[in-house]
Amino acid sequence: MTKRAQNADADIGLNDMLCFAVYSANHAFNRVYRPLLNELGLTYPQYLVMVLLWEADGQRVGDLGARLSLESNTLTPLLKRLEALGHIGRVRDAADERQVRVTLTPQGAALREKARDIPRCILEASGLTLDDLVRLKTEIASVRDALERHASAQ
Amino acid sequence: MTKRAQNADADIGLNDMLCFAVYSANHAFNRVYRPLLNELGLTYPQYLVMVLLWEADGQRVGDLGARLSLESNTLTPLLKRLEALGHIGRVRDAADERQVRVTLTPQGAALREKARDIPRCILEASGLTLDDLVRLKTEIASVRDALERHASAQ
DNA sequence: CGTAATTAGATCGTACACGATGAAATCGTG
DNA sequence: CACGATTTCATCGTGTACGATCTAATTACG
Repeated sequence: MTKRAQNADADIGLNDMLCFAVYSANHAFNRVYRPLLNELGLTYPQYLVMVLLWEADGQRVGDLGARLSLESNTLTPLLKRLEALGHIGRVRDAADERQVRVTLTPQGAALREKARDIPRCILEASGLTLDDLVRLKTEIASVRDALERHASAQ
Repeated sequence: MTKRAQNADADIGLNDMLCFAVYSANHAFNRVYRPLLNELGLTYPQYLVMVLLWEADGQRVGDLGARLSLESNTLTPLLKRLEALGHIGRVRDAADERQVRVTLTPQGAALREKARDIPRCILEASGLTLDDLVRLKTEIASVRDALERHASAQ
């Protein structure tokens, strides 16, 4: 508020912007996750894919993309890296050769145990109660859905 | 909750994660901003830098980085692109040659007019009232600050 | 004063993210 | 059955992010 004096008109500043709060919170989450995920040898987007596969194994590239709002241009290289690390396999579906099924290797399934206490670490780092975290998550997801509806309607 | 049945144990899924709500909301903001910023020929991070310079011209690279939580490895190439576009100038400070001052060109200052109604478009797309947006922004910024305190304390 | 430590940016390599495009498989309709 | 449209994934180019390292300028202190 000291610096805003230089700014004679009514435009909003960076700290007034919801998008910047989200952008910088996303960066902050990454910085908290990084040391935890380094233990597993995963990046944050790779971890999200593993979480999805731990939920349900054998999903198609497109299924993963639908959940993450990512397309094959991002997912294909990421999945190839997870495959090179030995965590997943990628096989074309015999019934429809266009589709690629992503499956956990035993190593990828086992990694879940090492990741088990990450959510607790994150909850602790956030300084929130579990109830507040759930409430905030729901609010943010609701705004995200509104933005996505607006974006797909042009 | 239908698919969770496949998942016999108590691990959390993607939709339970606050970090994913933030991650995907950030993507959704980008998708809403993209067509608006295409009109200006800016990317979203470039727009954030311009917002900072419209707040206060002549900041150092490090000042911008402190506000955005970015370092010179990210900012230097980004600023060079803004310079190539003719929106800013980058000059070494005569009093301390280590520092680089970033200043708006007349063209960069004028771009502010074309950006003026972006915040209103975003507010509309979010589906929130201004009061709810401010409240949510404050909550998210508070979590971000808690995460950053946790990250810098290792 | 002189040199070690610190600071500010820049550079490099790796990994997302995404628009645009390509290629192969499948589907739909005549 | 045939052929154009659609679906699915892959590829390419550009632009963030970020750890690690480098260089030059300044500061600190003996």
